[in-house]
Amino acid sequence: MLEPGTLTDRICEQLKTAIVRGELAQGTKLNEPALANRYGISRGPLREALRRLEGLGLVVHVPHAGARVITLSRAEVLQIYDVREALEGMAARLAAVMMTPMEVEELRALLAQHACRIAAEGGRAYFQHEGDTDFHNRIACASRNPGLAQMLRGELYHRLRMYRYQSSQQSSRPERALQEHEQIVDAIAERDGELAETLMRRHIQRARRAVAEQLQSQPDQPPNFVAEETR
Amino acid sequence: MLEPGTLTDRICEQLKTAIVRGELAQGTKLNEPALANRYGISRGPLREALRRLEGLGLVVHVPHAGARVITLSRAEVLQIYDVREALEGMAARLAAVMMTPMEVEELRALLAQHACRIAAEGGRAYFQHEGDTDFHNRIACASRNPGLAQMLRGELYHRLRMYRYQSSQQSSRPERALQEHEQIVDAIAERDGELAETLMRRHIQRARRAVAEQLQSQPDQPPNFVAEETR
DNA sequence: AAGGACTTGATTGTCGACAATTGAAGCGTC
DNA sequence: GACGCTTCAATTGTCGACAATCAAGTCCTT
Repeated sequence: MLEPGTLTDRICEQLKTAIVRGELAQGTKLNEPALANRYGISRGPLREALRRLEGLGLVVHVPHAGARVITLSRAEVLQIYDVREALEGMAARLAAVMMTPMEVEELRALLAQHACRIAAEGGRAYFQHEGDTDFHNRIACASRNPGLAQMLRGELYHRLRMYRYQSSQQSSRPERALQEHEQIVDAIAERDGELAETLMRRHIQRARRAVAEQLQSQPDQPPNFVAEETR
Repeated sequence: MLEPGTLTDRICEQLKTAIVRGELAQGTKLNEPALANRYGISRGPLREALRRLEGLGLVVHVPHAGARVITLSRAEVLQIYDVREALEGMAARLAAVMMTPMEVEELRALLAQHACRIAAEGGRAYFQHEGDTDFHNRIACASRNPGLAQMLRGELYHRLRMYRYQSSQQSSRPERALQEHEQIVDAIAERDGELAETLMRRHIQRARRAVAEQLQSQPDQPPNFVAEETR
């Protein structure tokens, strides 16, 4: 395994995927010597990686008590959607003004690709989610607001991905979502920022509602549940 | 100087205020040995503090090249307002639903206090800014969405404070702002989330416009200007 | 036997030194 | 005189060890 970049970067990435995938379960105490040993590095880079993950909101850190993987309660998952609604709505509005014609075309091509996949394989969850994040990511970038894009791709994205992965939430309604995506692109193509924002917000509101319904039927861990065990 | 908390915390705080105040000018290269020496600590805690500041968006870090204080271009300052508009609008909408009657009363009391100060001293910039952030902060907390509140109080707040401090931007229009604040509280008191969001967004749009006008008349540093010197 | 203070173990926080990479100064060559 | 290469200093990245803090278990006291 060759090393691209510094140790802190690699460990951060590995821990990130481990947390998202649930290999490091929610609430897990992150023991520094144990983790450093496990990944074959020293505690220095590990601590810096943990600090970075703390900034991403994937880990909480209490002085003299160590770091723990966050625990996403039902309420917190829904709260993420509220923030997304606000930020992605604004992103769509800005994108309607800033996006180049070529980017609009590329976005249309992307959606056409999604349509093929959905038709072919009935919208398998994996492709659907990847495609969905791809779509939203492009709009975030097209807003030409790096801070906004970074918030969506950083804090929000990883936490949401963590929930999706672990609840194996399959995006019901892929056709519906695709249709909403197309409407959003249409609004952007017509440079109607107001409409693009409205459509995007409704799009995320519907997704939030779908998640809320699924959460309704699932048991929830206690509000501030903390798990033990490191490996 | 007794120590509340860990070294990393203290250094992080000191660096934060130094950056906001411009004592560490924008684009300054942050030399680790020099800084550690200056604050009388080792490089370990310093590096962790830098990583935390990186998460707050006050510092950029390039591998093998060190960390630098960010440089806020005009465009970036305005972009912060766009993000604020989206997030604080959502915060106001949520606050309208979640805020307790007592909190509404406290908010009203706060605004009454502001009114007195403005009448008495003509709205001195310092008090005005402190009061303004206090108002917005309370609404962020009242949204009962910790992630949302943290974004506003973290990344956005510090960067904006940095600009305000260094441009010695005096909030023109304190009376107008106060009036807008009162309208927002009224909407919240009537539990009209829709209206509260609209008013908050307009409020921030106006602030953004005022900043844009002031920026128009000021010279701007080159887009990716980088300054040397550490102390 | 129950409660509390003490001790002990483990974990985090901090430090100084070594290794690796970068950027620039100095030299030689064309 | 200008360009490219080599060498060197400085800075960042990494490591292992020591000190401080916290939590749990034990022992003593009442």
